[in-house]
Amino acid sequence: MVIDKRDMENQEYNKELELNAENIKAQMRKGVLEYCILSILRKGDSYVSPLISELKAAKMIVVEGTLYPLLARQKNQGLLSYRWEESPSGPPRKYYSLTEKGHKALEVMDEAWSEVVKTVDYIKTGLENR
Amino acid sequence: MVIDKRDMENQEYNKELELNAENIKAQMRKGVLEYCILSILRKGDSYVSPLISELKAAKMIVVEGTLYPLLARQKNQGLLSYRWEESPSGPPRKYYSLTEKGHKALEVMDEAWSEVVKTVDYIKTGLENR
DNA sequence: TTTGGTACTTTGTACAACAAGGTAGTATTT
DNA sequence: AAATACTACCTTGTTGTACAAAGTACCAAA
Repeated sequence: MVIDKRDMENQEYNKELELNAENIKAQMRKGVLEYCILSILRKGDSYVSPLISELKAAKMIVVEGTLYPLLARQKNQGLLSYRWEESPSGPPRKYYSLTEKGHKALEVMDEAWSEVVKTVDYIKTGLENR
Repeated sequence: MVIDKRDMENQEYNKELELNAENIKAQMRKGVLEYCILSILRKGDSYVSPLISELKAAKMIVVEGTLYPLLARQKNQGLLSYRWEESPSGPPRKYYSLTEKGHKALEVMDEAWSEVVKTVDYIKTGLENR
C-alpha cells in the first residue's frame, strides 16, 4: 500500500464556514423554488411583488433578481403565460398564470417532491419504507 | 399604460424541455445531497463507491465527479475526517467519518430539512399549519 | 417638474453538479 | 514478466442557478 503521494493534503482551506441554519436551509431550498412558484400560482394568478411576499411569509426568501429570470424560464418552457393589468397606483403589473402544460408539470413535480422526501427519509433511516 | 416596449417577447425559445420526472427530481435533490452524505456517514464510515451505491439505491443518483469535490469540501469545513484502509482486493480506500463538528452540522441539517418540508407544505396548502 | 414609489429587467459573480478524462495501485491472465 | 482488467481516487472544463447590484420605465402626488 503506497499512500504518501496521494495523501498530500490538498490546501487546508478550512474556512470557518458558518454552520448556520439559515445557510443550510438556503442550500436545501434551491431547486425547490420552481415548484413553489408553480404551487403558488395554482392558487391564483399573481405578479412578482406578492409572490415574493408569499415566499417570504413561508420563510423561503428570494429576491427579484432570482425571481424574474426564473419566471422568464418557466414562461419560455410554456409552463406560464402572462397578461398585463393596470395597477390602481403605479406601473402596470405582469400577471402570470399556469398554462395547461404548467398544470401538468406541477402534477409531475408534486410526485417528484414527495419522492424526494421519501428518499431522504429512506437514506436517514436505512429502512425499507418505500 | 404603455406596454409595447416591454412586451417585445424576449426570444421565444420554448425548447420542448423534457417535462420528465427525473429532471425535476434531479433539480430538487440539489442542496439535499450534502445532507444525505452526512446522514449516510452517521450510520457508519464509508468510502466513495459504496456511498454512490447507497445513493443510487435510494434513487438519488450521483457520479464520482460530483462526490469527490463534495467530500473534499466537507472535509475542508471540518465536517469529515478520513483514514486510509487497505482493500482486500484493489487499491487502498479512503474512509470518511463524521467529526464532532460534522455531527453538530448534521443536527442542524436535520432541523433545516424538516423546516423546508414544512415550508413547502405550507406553500402548497396555504393553510396555517405551522 | 421633481420626487418617490412600484414594477420590471439586465449584468456580472459565485458556486454546485456533472461529463469526461486522467492517474495510480492491485489482481489476473497469458 | 507483460499485458489486461478492475478498482479507486482526482482534476478540468462546462453549464445552470441564485444572487447582488444597478438600471429602466411608468405613475402619482407634492
